[in-house]
Amino acid sequence: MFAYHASSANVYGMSGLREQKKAATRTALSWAAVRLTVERGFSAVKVEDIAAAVGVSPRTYNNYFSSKAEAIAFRHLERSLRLAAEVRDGPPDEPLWEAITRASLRQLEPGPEVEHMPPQQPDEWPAGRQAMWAEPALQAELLRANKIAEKELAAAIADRTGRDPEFDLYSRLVAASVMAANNVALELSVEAGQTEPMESLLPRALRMVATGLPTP
Amino acid sequence: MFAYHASSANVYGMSGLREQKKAATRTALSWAAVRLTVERGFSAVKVEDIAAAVGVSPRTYNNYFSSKAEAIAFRHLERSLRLAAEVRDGPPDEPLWEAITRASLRQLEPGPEVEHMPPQQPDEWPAGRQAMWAEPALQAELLRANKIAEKELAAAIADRTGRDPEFDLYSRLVAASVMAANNVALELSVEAGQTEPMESLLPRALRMVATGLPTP
DNA sequence: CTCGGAACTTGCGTGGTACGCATGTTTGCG
DNA sequence: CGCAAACATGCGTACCACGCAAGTTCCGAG
Repeated sequence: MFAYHASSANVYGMSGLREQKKAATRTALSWAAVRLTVERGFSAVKVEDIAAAVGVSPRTYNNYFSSKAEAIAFRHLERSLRLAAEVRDGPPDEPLWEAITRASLRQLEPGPEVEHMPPQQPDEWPAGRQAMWAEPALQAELLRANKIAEKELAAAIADRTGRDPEFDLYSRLVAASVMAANNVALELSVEAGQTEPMESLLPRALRMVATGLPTP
Repeated sequence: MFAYHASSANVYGMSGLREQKKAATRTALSWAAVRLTVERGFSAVKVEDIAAAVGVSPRTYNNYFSSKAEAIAFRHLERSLRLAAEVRDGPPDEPLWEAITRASLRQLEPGPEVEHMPPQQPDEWPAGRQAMWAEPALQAELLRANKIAEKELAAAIADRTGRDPEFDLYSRLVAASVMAANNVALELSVEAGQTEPMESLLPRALRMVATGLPTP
Protein backbone atom coordinates (compact mmCIF):
# COMPACT_ATOMS: atom_id res chain seq x y z
CA MET A 1 0.00 0.00 0.00
CA PHE A 2 2.70 2.39 0.96
CA ALA A 3 4.79 1.14 -1.90
CA TYR A 4 1.99 1.86 -4.32
CA HIS A 5 1.61 5.42 -3.17
CA ALA A 6 5.30 6.12 -3.10
CA SER A 7 5.61 4.76 -6.59
CA SER A 8 2.88 6.85 -8.12
CA ALA A 9 4.69 9.85 -6.73
CA ASN A 10 7.81 8.70 -8.48
CA VAL A 11 6.08 8.35 -11.80
CA TYR A 12 5.45 12.06 -11.88
CA GLY A 13 8.03 13.91 -9.84
CA MET A 14 11.44 12.45 -9.14
CA SER A 15 13.84 15.27 -8.77
CA GLY A 16 16.76 14.12 -6.69
CA LEU A 17 19.24 11.42 -7.48
CA ARG A 18 17.87 9.56 -4.49
CA GLU A 19 14.39 9.25 -5.90
CA GLN A 20 15.63 8.18 -9.30
CA LYS A 21 17.55 5.37 -7.67
CA LYS A 22 14.51 4.31 -5.71
CA ALA A 23 12.37 4.25 -8.82
CA ALA A 24 15.02 2.29 -10.67
CA THR A 25 15.29 -0.26 -7.89
CA ARG A 26 11.53 -0.65 -7.68
CA THR A 27 11.24 -1.13 -11.42
CA ALA A 28 14.11 -3.58 -11.44
CA LEU A 29 12.59 -5.60 -8.61
CA SER A 30 9.21 -5.70 -10.30
CA TRP A 31 10.68 -6.70 -13.60
CA ALA A 32 12.82 -9.40 -12.05
CA ALA A 33 9.79 -10.73 -10.21
CA VAL A 34 7.83 -10.97 -13.47
CA ARG A 35 10.65 -12.55 -15.40
CA LEU A 36 11.43 -15.18 -12.79
CA THR A 37 7.77 -16.00 -12.29
CA VAL A 38 7.18 -16.47 -16.00
CA GLU A 39 10.25 -18.64 -16.27
CA ARG A 40 9.86 -20.82 -13.20
CA GLY A 41 6.32 -20.41 -11.94
CA PHE A 42 5.02 -18.35 -9.07
CA SER A 43 5.59 -20.71 -6.16
CA ALA A 44 9.03 -21.71 -7.38
CA VAL A 45 10.31 -18.16 -7.03
CA LYS A 46 11.48 -17.12 -3.59
CA VAL A 47 11.69 -13.53 -2.48
CA GLU A 48 15.35 -14.22 -1.95
CA ASP A 49 15.73 -14.97 -5.66
CA ILE A 50 14.15 -11.72 -6.73
CA ALA A 51 16.29 -9.71 -4.37
CA ALA A 52 19.40 -11.55 -5.50
CA ALA A 53 18.59 -10.93 -9.16
CA VAL A 54 18.60 -7.19 -8.51
CA GLY A 55 21.41 -7.18 -6.02
CA VAL A 56 19.67 -6.02 -2.89
CA SER A 57 18.97 -7.76 0.39
CA PRO A 58 15.69 -9.61 0.91
CA ARG A 59 14.89 -7.12 3.64
CA THR A 60 15.19 -4.27 1.19
CA TYR A 61 12.84 -6.02 -1.16
CA ASN A 62 10.21 -5.85 1.54
CA ASN A 63 10.81 -2.14 1.92
CA TYR A 64 9.57 -1.73 -1.63
CA PHE A 65 6.87 -4.36 -1.86
CA SER A 66 4.92 -5.93 0.94
CA SER A 67 4.30 -9.15 -0.91
CA LYS A 68 5.48 -11.16 -3.86
CA ALA A 69 2.26 -10.53 -5.72
CA GLU A 70 2.52 -6.79 -5.27
CA ALA A 71 5.91 -6.68 -6.93
CA ILE A 72 4.60 -8.55 -9.94
CA ALA A 73 1.48 -6.42 -10.19
CA PHE A 74 3.45 -3.19 -9.98
CA ARG A 75 4.19 -2.98 -13.68
CA HIS A 76 0.53 -3.56 -14.42
CA LEU A 77 -0.34 -0.77 -12.01
CA GLU A 78 2.03 1.65 -13.69
CA ARG A 79 0.51 0.93 -17.08
CA SER A 80 -3.00 1.40 -15.77
CA LEU A 81 -2.08 4.65 -14.06
CA ARG A 82 -0.68 5.93 -17.34
CA LEU A 83 -4.14 5.52 -18.82
CA ALA A 84 -5.62 7.83 -16.19
CA ALA A 85 -2.75 10.29 -16.66
CA GLU A 86 -3.26 10.34 -20.43
CA VAL A 87 -6.92 11.18 -20.01
CA ARG A 88 -6.11 13.87 -17.50
CA ASP A 89 -3.28 15.48 -19.46
CA GLY A 90 -4.77 15.22 -22.94
CA PRO A 91 -5.98 18.27 -24.85
CA PRO A 92 -8.86 19.71 -22.81
CA ASP A 93 -11.02 20.39 -25.86
CA GLU A 94 -10.84 16.78 -27.03
CA PRO A 95 -14.17 14.98 -26.59
CA LEU A 96 -14.14 12.73 -23.54
CA TRP A 97 -14.59 9.40 -25.27
CA GLU A 98 -11.97 10.22 -27.87
CA ALA A 99 -9.53 10.95 -25.10
CA ILE A 100 -10.43 7.68 -23.40
CA THR A 101 -10.02 5.67 -26.58
CA ARG A 102 -6.73 7.30 -27.42
CA ALA A 103 -5.44 6.76 -23.89
CA SER A 104 -6.54 3.13 -23.91
CA LEU A 105 -4.79 2.43 -27.18
CA ARG A 106 -1.69 4.12 -25.85
CA GLN A 107 -1.54 1.47 -23.12
CA LEU A 108 -0.89 -1.17 -25.74
CA GLU A 109 2.41 0.37 -26.68
CA PRO A 110 5.23 -1.20 -24.71
CA GLY A 111 6.60 1.00 -21.98
CA PRO A 112 10.10 2.42 -21.91
CA GLU A 113 11.40 -0.49 -19.86
CA VAL A 114 11.28 -3.12 -22.57
CA GLU A 115 14.84 -2.38 -23.57
CA HIS A 116 15.84 -4.62 -20.69
CA MET A 117 13.82 -7.43 -22.30
CA PRO A 118 15.73 -10.53 -21.34
CA PRO A 119 13.53 -13.50 -22.27
CA GLN A 120 16.02 -16.22 -22.93
CA GLN A 121 13.43 -18.53 -24.40
CA PRO A 122 10.93 -16.22 -26.12
CA ASP A 123 8.92 -19.19 -27.33
CA GLU A 124 8.27 -20.33 -23.77
CA TRP A 125 7.20 -16.86 -22.71
CA PRO A 126 3.49 -16.98 -23.64
CA ALA A 127 2.86 -20.20 -21.73
CA GLY A 128 4.59 -18.93 -18.64
CA ARG A 129 2.74 -15.66 -18.92
CA GLN A 130 -0.57 -17.43 -19.05
CA ALA A 131 0.32 -19.61 -16.07
CA MET A 132 1.24 -16.48 -14.17
CA TRP A 133 -2.14 -14.89 -14.82
CA ALA A 134 -3.87 -18.03 -13.66
CA GLU A 135 -2.33 -17.75 -10.21
CA PRO A 136 -5.08 -16.73 -7.76
CA ALA A 137 -2.86 -14.54 -5.62
CA LEU A 138 -1.71 -12.71 -8.72
CA GLN A 139 -5.18 -12.23 -10.12
CA ALA A 140 -6.29 -10.63 -6.89
CA GLU A 141 -3.39 -8.23 -6.83
CA LEU A 142 -3.78 -7.30 -10.49
CA LEU A 143 -7.43 -6.54 -9.93
CA ARG A 144 -6.51 -4.34 -7.01
CA ALA A 145 -4.10 -2.44 -9.23
CA ASN A 146 -6.93 -1.97 -11.70
CA LYS A 147 -9.15 -0.55 -9.02
CA ILE A 148 -6.51 1.92 -7.89
CA ALA A 149 -6.17 3.10 -11.47
CA GLU A 150 -9.94 3.24 -11.81
CA LYS A 151 -10.07 5.68 -8.94
CA GLU A 152 -7.53 7.91 -10.65
CA LEU A 153 -9.41 7.67 -13.91
CA ALA A 154 -12.65 8.67 -12.23
CA ALA A 155 -10.92 11.72 -10.79
CA ALA A 156 -9.52 12.64 -14.19
CA ILE A 157 -12.94 12.33 -15.81
CA ALA A 158 -14.56 14.39 -13.07
CA ASP A 159 -11.91 17.03 -13.64
CA ARG A 160 -12.54 17.13 -17.35
CA THR A 161 -16.29 17.39 -17.03
CA GLY A 162 -16.22 19.79 -14.12
CA ARG A 163 -17.73 17.55 -11.49
CA ASP A 164 -17.13 16.69 -7.89
CA PRO A 165 -14.91 13.61 -8.09
CA GLU A 166 -16.03 12.50 -4.64
CA PHE A 167 -19.75 12.00 -5.06
CA ASP A 168 -20.39 11.86 -8.77
CA LEU A 169 -22.03 8.77 -10.15
CA TYR A 170 -21.35 9.49 -13.81
CA SER A 171 -17.57 9.83 -13.47
CA ARG A 172 -17.30 6.65 -11.51
CA LEU A 173 -19.51 4.70 -13.86
CA VAL A 174 -17.54 5.81 -16.88
CA ALA A 175 -14.25 4.98 -15.20
CA ALA A 176 -15.46 1.56 -14.12
CA SER A 177 -16.93 0.79 -17.53
CA VAL A 178 -13.79 1.88 -19.34
CA MET A 179 -11.67 -0.38 -17.16
CA ALA A 180 -14.15 -3.17 -17.75
CA ALA A 181 -13.97 -2.74 -21.52
CA ASN A 182 -10.19 -2.70 -21.39
CA ASN A 183 -10.10 -5.87 -19.34
CA VAL A 184 -12.63 -7.72 -21.45
CA ALA A 185 -10.79 -6.83 -24.63
CA LEU A 186 -7.50 -7.90 -23.12
CA GLU A 187 -8.88 -11.22 -21.90
CA LEU A 188 -10.46 -11.97 -25.24
CA SER A 189 -7.28 -11.19 -27.12
CA VAL A 190 -5.14 -13.28 -24.79
CA GLU A 191 -7.31 -16.36 -25.04
CA ALA A 192 -6.49 -18.55 -27.95
CA GLY A 193 -8.70 -18.45 -31.00
CA GLN A 194 -9.16 -14.72 -31.09
CA THR A 195 -8.12 -13.27 -34.39
CA GLU A 196 -9.26 -9.67 -34.13
CA PRO A 197 -6.34 -7.44 -33.13
CA MET A 198 -6.58 -5.25 -30.06
CA GLU A 199 -6.32 -2.16 -32.21
CA SER A 200 -9.84 -2.73 -33.50
CA LEU A 201 -11.29 -4.85 -30.67
CA LEU A 202 -10.61 -2.29 -27.97
CA PRO A 203 -12.20 0.73 -29.71
CA ARG A 204 -15.16 -1.44 -30.55
CA ALA A 205 -15.64 -2.42 -26.92
CA LEU A 206 -15.28 1.17 -25.78
CA ARG A 207 -17.82 2.33 -28.32
CA MET A 208 -20.24 -0.28 -27.05
CA VAL A 209 -20.06 0.81 -23.44
CA ALA A 210 -20.19 4.45 -24.50
CA THR A 211 -23.31 4.09 -26.63
CA GLY A 212 -25.09 1.51 -24.54
CA LEU A 213 -25.63 -2.24 -24.39
CA PRO A 214 -29.25 -2.88 -25.41
CA THR A 215 -30.32 -6.47 -25.81
CA PRO A 216 -29.47 -7.39 -29.39
CA MET B 1 -8.92 -21.76 -5.41
CA PHE B 2 -10.00 -25.27 -4.63
CA ALA B 3 -12.16 -23.99 -1.86
CA TYR B 4 -13.92 -21.63 -4.19
CA HIS B 5 -14.77 -24.33 -6.67
CA ALA B 6 -15.87 -26.81 -4.09
CA SER B 7 -18.09 -24.18 -2.56
CA SER B 8 -19.86 -23.18 -5.73
CA ALA B 9 -20.70 -26.83 -6.15
CA ASN B 10 -22.20 -26.81 -2.70
CA VAL B 11 -24.35 -23.80 -3.39
CA TYR B 12 -26.24 -25.76 -5.98
CA GLY B 13 -26.15 -29.43 -5.22
CA MET B 14 -25.54 -30.73 -1.74
CA SER B 15 -27.31 -33.98 -1.42
CA GLY B 16 -25.57 -36.06 1.21
CA LEU B 17 -25.27 -35.35 4.86
CA ARG B 18 -21.55 -35.08 4.30
CA GLU B 19 -21.80 -32.18 1.91
CA GLN B 20 -24.26 -30.35 4.09
CA LYS B 21 -21.85 -30.53 6.98
CA LYS B 22 -19.03 -29.28 4.80
CA ALA B 23 -21.09 -26.35 3.60
CA ALA B 24 -22.11 -25.55 7.16
CA THR B 25 -18.54 -25.61 8.36
CA ARG B 26 -17.38 -23.42 5.51
CA THR B 27 -20.13 -20.90 6.13
CA ALA B 28 -19.44 -20.92 9.85
CA LEU B 29 -15.73 -20.34 9.28
CA SER B 30 -16.37 -17.53 6.86
CA TRP B 31 -18.85 -15.86 9.15
CA ALA B 32 -16.55 -16.18 12.14
CA ALA B 33 -13.73 -14.69 10.11
CA VAL B 34 -15.85 -11.69 9.16
CA ARG B 35 -17.18 -11.16 12.66
CA LEU B 36 -13.79 -11.34 14.34
CA THR B 37 -12.20 -9.11 11.72
CA VAL B 38 -14.86 -6.45 12.11
CA GLU B 39 -14.56 -6.57 15.86
CA ARG B 40 -10.79 -6.68 16.27
CA GLY B 41 -9.26 -5.71 12.94
CA PHE B 42 -7.73 -7.90 10.28
CA SER B 43 -4.21 -8.33 11.60
CA ALA B 44 -5.38 -8.87 15.16
CA VAL B 45 -7.26 -12.01 14.17
CA LYS B 46 -5.24 -15.19 13.98
CA VAL B 47 -6.27 -18.21 11.97
CA GLU B 48 -6.22 -20.04 15.26
CA ASP B 49 -8.95 -17.74 16.59
CA ILE B 50 -11.25 -18.36 13.65
CA ALA B 51 -10.80 -22.10 13.89
CA ALA B 52 -11.38 -22.00 17.63
CA ALA B 53 -14.57 -19.94 17.22
CA VAL B 54 -16.03 -22.67 15.03
CA GLY B 55 -14.58 -25.60 16.90
CA VAL B 56 -12.26 -27.08 14.33
CA SER B 57 -8.50 -27.39 14.21
CA PRO B 58 -6.42 -24.72 12.52
CA ARG B 59 -5.32 -27.33 10.05
CA THR B 60 -8.91 -27.99 9.06
CA TYR B 61 -9.43 -24.31 8.51
CA ASN B 62 -6.78 -24.48 5.83
CA ASN B 63 -8.56 -27.37 4.19
CA TYR B 64 -11.46 -25.02 3.52
CA PHE B 65 -9.69 -21.74 2.84
CA SER B 66 -6.16 -21.23 1.67
CA SER B 67 -5.83 -17.81 3.25
CA LYS B 68 -7.40 -15.58 5.82
CA ALA B 69 -8.60 -13.19 3.15
CA GLU B 70 -10.29 -15.95 1.20
CA ALA B 71 -12.41 -16.94 4.16
CA ILE B 72 -13.61 -13.39 4.64
CA ALA B 73 -14.32 -12.92 0.94
CA PHE B 74 -16.27 -16.14 0.72
CA ARG B 75 -19.57 -14.63 1.84
CA HIS B 76 -19.13 -11.89 -0.70
CA LEU B 77 -18.48 -14.52 -3.36
CA GLU B 78 -21.64 -16.39 -2.49
CA ARG B 79 -23.72 -13.24 -2.75
CA SER B 80 -22.20 -12.36 -6.09
CA LEU B 81 -22.74 -15.86 -7.42
CA ARG B 82 -26.39 -15.62 -6.44
CA LEU B 83 -26.68 -12.66 -8.78
CA ALA B 84 -25.50 -14.77 -11.69
CA ALA B 85 -27.79 -17.63 -10.65
CA GLU B 86 -30.80 -15.30 -10.45
CA VAL B 87 -30.16 -14.09 -13.97
CA ARG B 88 -29.75 -17.61 -15.22
CA ASP B 89 -32.78 -19.08 -13.48
CA GLY B 90 -35.19 -16.19 -13.93
CA PRO B 91 -38.16 -16.41 -16.32
CA PRO B 92 -36.70 -16.88 -19.80
CA ASP B 93 -39.13 -14.46 -21.43
CA GLU B 94 -38.14 -11.63 -19.09
CA PRO B 95 -36.15 -8.91 -20.89
CA LEU B 96 -32.46 -9.20 -20.12
CA TRP B 97 -31.99 -5.90 -18.37
CA GLU B 98 -35.06 -6.38 -16.25
CA ALA B 99 -33.68 -9.69 -15.12
CA ILE B 100 -30.36 -8.08 -14.35
CA THR B 101 -31.92 -5.27 -12.36
CA ARG B 102 -34.13 -7.63 -10.43
CA ALA B 103 -31.24 -9.94 -9.66
CA SER B 104 -29.07 -7.03 -8.56
CA LEU B 105 -31.70 -5.74 -6.20
CA ARG B 106 -32.14 -9.22 -4.83
CA GLN B 107 -28.52 -9.12 -3.70
CA LEU B 108 -29.34 -6.38 -1.27
CA GLU B 109 -31.61 -8.64 0.73
CA PRO B 110 -29.72 -10.29 3.55
CA GLY B 111 -28.97 -13.93 2.96
CA PRO B 112 -30.38 -16.79 4.97
CA GLU B 113 -27.40 -16.79 7.31
CA VAL B 114 -28.19 -13.55 9.13
CA GLU B 115 -30.15 -15.41 11.76
CA HIS B 116 -26.81 -16.16 13.33
CA MET B 117 -26.17 -12.40 13.50
CA PRO B 118 -24.13 -11.99 16.63
CA PRO B 119 -22.86 -8.40 16.61
CA GLN B 120 -22.49 -7.64 20.27
CA GLN B 121 -21.96 -3.94 19.66
CA PRO B 122 -24.05 -3.13 16.58
CA ASP B 123 -23.08 0.52 16.83
CA GLU B 124 -19.43 -0.33 16.39
CA TRP B 125 -20.18 -2.53 13.40
CA PRO B 126 -20.09 0.08 10.58
CA ALA B 127 -16.69 1.43 11.58
CA GLY B 128 -15.19 -2.02 11.79
CA ARG B 129 -16.78 -2.95 8.49
CA GLN B 130 -15.25 0.07 6.81
CA ALA B 131 -11.83 -0.68 8.27
CA MET B 132 -12.14 -4.21 6.97
CA TRP B 133 -12.82 -3.03 3.43
CA ALA B 134 -9.83 -0.74 3.59
CA GLU B 135 -7.47 -3.65 4.14
CA PRO B 136 -5.45 -4.14 0.92
CA ALA B 137 -5.32 -7.92 1.18
CA LEU B 138 -9.09 -7.99 1.60
CA GLN B 139 -9.78 -5.65 -1.27
CA ALA B 140 -7.78 -7.84 -3.57
CA GLU B 141 -9.61 -10.97 -2.55
CA LEU B 142 -13.03 -9.33 -2.78
CA LEU B 143 -12.25 -8.13 -6.28
CA ARG B 144 -11.25 -11.64 -7.24
CA ALA B 145 -14.56 -12.92 -5.95
CA ASN B 146 -16.26 -10.34 -8.12
CA LYS B 147 -14.39 -11.51 -11.13
CA ILE B 148 -15.34 -15.13 -10.55
CA ALA B 149 -18.97 -14.10 -10.34
CA GLU B 150 -18.57 -11.95 -13.43
CA LYS B 151 -17.53 -15.01 -15.36
CA GLU B 152 -20.64 -16.85 -14.22
CA LEU B 153 -22.78 -13.87 -15.08
CA ALA B 154 -21.31 -13.68 -18.56
CA ALA B 155 -22.13 -17.34 -19.08
CA ALA B 156 -25.68 -16.80 -17.88
CA ILE B 157 -26.15 -13.86 -20.24
CA ALA B 158 -24.71 -15.80 -23.14
CA ASP B 159 -27.14 -18.60 -22.35
CA ARG B 160 -30.10 -16.26 -22.27
CA THR B 161 -29.23 -14.56 -25.54
CA GLY B 162 -28.19 -17.73 -27.31
CA ARG B 163 -24.52 -16.95 -27.75
CA ASP B 164 -21.24 -18.73 -27.38
CA PRO B 165 -20.18 -17.87 -23.84
CA GLU B 166 -16.54 -18.45 -24.73
CA PHE B 167 -15.87 -15.89 -27.41
CA ASP B 168 -18.70 -13.42 -27.24
CA LEU B 169 -17.80 -9.79 -26.63
CA TYR B 170 -21.32 -8.62 -25.86
CA SER B 171 -21.98 -11.07 -23.02
CA ARG B 172 -18.70 -10.28 -21.36
CA LEU B 173 -19.13 -6.55 -21.70
CA VAL B 174 -22.59 -6.65 -20.20
CA ALA B 175 -21.42 -8.83 -17.33
CA ALA B 176 -18.44 -6.62 -16.61
CA SER B 177 -20.52 -3.45 -16.83
CA VAL B 178 -23.20 -4.84 -14.56
CA MET B 179 -20.64 -5.76 -11.94
CA ALA B 180 -19.11 -2.32 -12.34
CA ALA B 181 -22.46 -0.62 -11.78
CA ASN B 182 -23.12 -2.76 -8.73
CA ASN B 183 -19.74 -1.94 -7.26
CA VAL B 184 -19.96 1.77 -7.95
CA ALA B 185 -23.41 1.97 -6.41
CA LEU B 186 -22.24 0.01 -3.38
CA GLU B 187 -19.19 2.19 -2.88
CA LEU B 188 -21.19 5.37 -3.18
CA SER B 189 -23.77 4.19 -0.71
CA VAL B 190 -21.17 3.05 1.79
CA GLU B 191 -19.27 6.32 1.77
CA ALA B 192 -20.60 8.88 4.14
CA GLY B 193 -22.73 11.70 2.79
CA GLN B 194 -24.71 9.62 0.37
CA THR B 195 -28.41 9.99 0.98
CA GLU B 196 -29.93 8.18 -1.99
CA PRO B 197 -30.89 4.63 -1.01
CA MET B 198 -29.53 1.69 -2.93
CA GLU B 199 -33.02 0.77 -4.08
CA SER B 200 -33.05 3.74 -6.41
CA LEU B 201 -29.33 4.32 -6.89
CA LEU B 202 -28.64 0.84 -8.21
CA PRO B 203 -31.37 0.75 -10.88
CA ARG B 204 -30.30 4.20 -11.96
CA ALA B 205 -26.70 3.07 -12.41
CA LEU B 206 -27.80 -0.03 -14.29
CA ARG B 207 -29.99 2.04 -16.59
CA MET B 208 -27.05 4.30 -17.33
CA VAL B 209 -24.72 1.50 -18.38
CA ALA B 210 -27.54 -0.13 -20.35
CA THR B 211 -28.46 2.97 -22.32
CA GLY B 212 -24.99 4.42 -22.69
CA LEU B 213 -22.74 6.99 -21.09
CA PRO B 214 -22.50 9.92 -23.52
CA THR B 215 -20.69 13.01 -22.35
CA PRO B 216 -23.30 15.09 -20.54
C1' DC C 1 33.87 22.44 1.35
C1' DT C 2 32.22 20.13 4.93
C1' DC C 3 29.32 18.54 8.16
C1' DG C 4 24.90 17.22 10.24
C1' DG C 5 20.61 15.17 9.76
C1' DA C 6 17.46 12.66 6.97
C1' DA C 7 16.68 8.86 4.03
C1' DC C 8 17.90 4.36 2.72
C1' DT C 9 19.94 -0.40 3.28
C1' DT C 10 20.76 -4.29 5.84
C1' DG C 11 20.95 -8.23 9.42
C1' DC C 12 18.56 -10.28 13.00
C1' DG C 13 14.77 -11.97 15.38
C1' DT C 14 9.80 -12.95 15.91
C1' DG C 15 5.25 -14.26 14.94
C1' DG C 16 2.37 -16.03 11.70
C1' DT C 17 0.85 -18.55 7.48
C1' DA C 18 0.30 -22.26 4.01
C1' DC C 19 0.60 -26.86 3.11
C1' DG C 20 2.54 -31.87 2.51
C1' DC C 21 2.25 -36.08 4.87
C1' DA C 22 0.72 -39.68 7.92
C1' DT C 23 -2.85 -41.21 11.03
C1' DG C 24 -7.18 -41.71 13.19
C1' DT C 25 -12.24 -41.01 12.55
C1' DT C 26 -16.66 -40.50 10.20
C1' DT C 27 -19.83 -41.24 6.39
C1' DG C 28 -22.12 -43.42 2.61
C1' DC C 29 -23.14 -47.48 0.10
C1' DG C 30 -23.29 -52.10 -1.42
C1' DC D 1 -22.68 -54.97 8.56
C1' DG D 2 -18.44 -53.85 6.97
C1' DC D 3 -15.39 -51.65 3.71
C1' DA D 4 -13.61 -47.81 0.94
C1' DA D 5 -13.60 -43.07 0.30
C1' DA D 6 -13.79 -38.72 2.29
C1' DC D 7 -12.67 -35.93 6.02
C1' DA D 8 -10.37 -34.00 10.46
C1' DT D 9 -6.33 -33.54 12.85
C1' DG D 10 -1.33 -33.18 14.56
C1' DC D 11 3.20 -32.51 13.26
C1' DG D 12 6.88 -30.71 10.77
C1' DT D 13 8.79 -27.63 7.28
C1' DA D 14 9.52 -23.71 4.38
C1' DC D 15 8.44 -19.25 3.65
C1' DC D 16 6.97 -14.64 4.38
C1' DA D 17 6.08 -9.94 6.46
C1' DC D 18 7.79 -6.71 9.43
C1' DG D 19 9.65 -4.27 13.83
C1' DC D 20 13.97 -2.79 15.50
C1' DA D 21 18.55 -1.13 15.67
C1' DA D 22 22.92 -0.24 13.47
C1' DG D 23 25.54 1.02 9.51
C1' DT D 24 25.80 3.66 5.05
C1' DT D 25 24.70 7.10 1.55
C1' DC D 26 22.85 11.37 0.01
C1' DC D 27 21.43 16.24 0.12
C1' DG D 28 21.61 20.92 1.33
C1' DA D 29 22.65 24.69 4.61
C1' DG D 30 26.18 27.38 6.37
